[in-house]
Amino acid sequence: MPELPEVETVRQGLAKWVAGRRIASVEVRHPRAVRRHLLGADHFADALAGRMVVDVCRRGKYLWLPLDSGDAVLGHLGMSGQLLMQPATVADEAHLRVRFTFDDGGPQLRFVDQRTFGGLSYSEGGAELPAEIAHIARDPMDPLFSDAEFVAALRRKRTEVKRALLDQTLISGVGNIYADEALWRAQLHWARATDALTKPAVGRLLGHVRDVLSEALVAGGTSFDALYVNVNGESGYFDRSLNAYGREGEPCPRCGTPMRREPFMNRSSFSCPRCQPRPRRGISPASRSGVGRGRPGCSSTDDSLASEPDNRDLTLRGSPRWASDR
DNA sequence: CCTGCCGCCTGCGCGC
DNA sequence: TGCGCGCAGGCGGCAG
Repeated sequence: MPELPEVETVRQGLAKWVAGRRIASVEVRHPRAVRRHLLGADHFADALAGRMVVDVCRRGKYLWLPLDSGDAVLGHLGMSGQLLMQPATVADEAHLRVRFTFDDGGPQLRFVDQRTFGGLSYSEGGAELPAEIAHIARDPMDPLFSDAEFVAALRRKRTEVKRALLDQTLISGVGNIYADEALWRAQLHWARATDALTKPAVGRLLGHVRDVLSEALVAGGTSFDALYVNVNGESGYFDRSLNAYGREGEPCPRCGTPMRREPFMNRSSFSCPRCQPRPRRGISPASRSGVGRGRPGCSSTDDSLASEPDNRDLTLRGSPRWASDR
């Protein structure tokens, strides 16, 4: 399940391998992989042939490849998507969906996706920020992310706190795993009402979200200079550092109480019954407040994690804000 | 306008 | 041994 750390790891690896290369041809092996592209697979392939990839950018869990035409290839990994660099001599993967070849004859870019929840599309004029994802909020690592705005927006919501963390229009990049981890660190139950949380409590939660994401990013980045850019979230290096997710019945690392698993949105939420007590009251019924306005923005992460030829220790390069922030 | 639920997919592991 | 079923889950669409 690629969330921000996994997608960012892929972005860094990809940028190093495809930026500045010209696409020779694109082969769509499975139409569902480009279902978001309404003009069809043929148009998708034709529009990309001859274009040069300028960079690789990310917004939340979306990636896009700005092209020299001012357009972009927009992609989402879904749950099982991978973007792999492979020499042409390597046999096709079982779930290869789209293949990009380059005019330099170097490694191919392959979109591989078992469950096909992910996909690619062609975004006209989307080099700066594809219109399709303009509604996605910035992520908490983004220098332009506003803590105060997030705190206010979350507290305006009439919902459960975990739903808010997963709401990509409020804060992007957080999925089920890191939401549970941040809530565990903040000692908040997932069903806590957003409008009943104090500003300091939301601020602390945000700090934990940031910590968890940055720690996982460091762990996921350990091998990103390999040719094979693995994106399968399940095989991440951060697994052993999880305190809550997937640990039903195991002792809470903080107090030793067996962790519980509860149904949540047709999936699961993991928490500690003692550290994260269930809220007494649920979501307040009705009462309306002001509107929230999303505003447009530019590309989020093309600078702070610039990839360099040899950067195993990405934690220290360019001293990203979150490395020293707490 | 806002919230919450559904459906999309496929592989894996479990129970019978 | 084989089969069916539950589960994993991000996100767009839509109902209420």
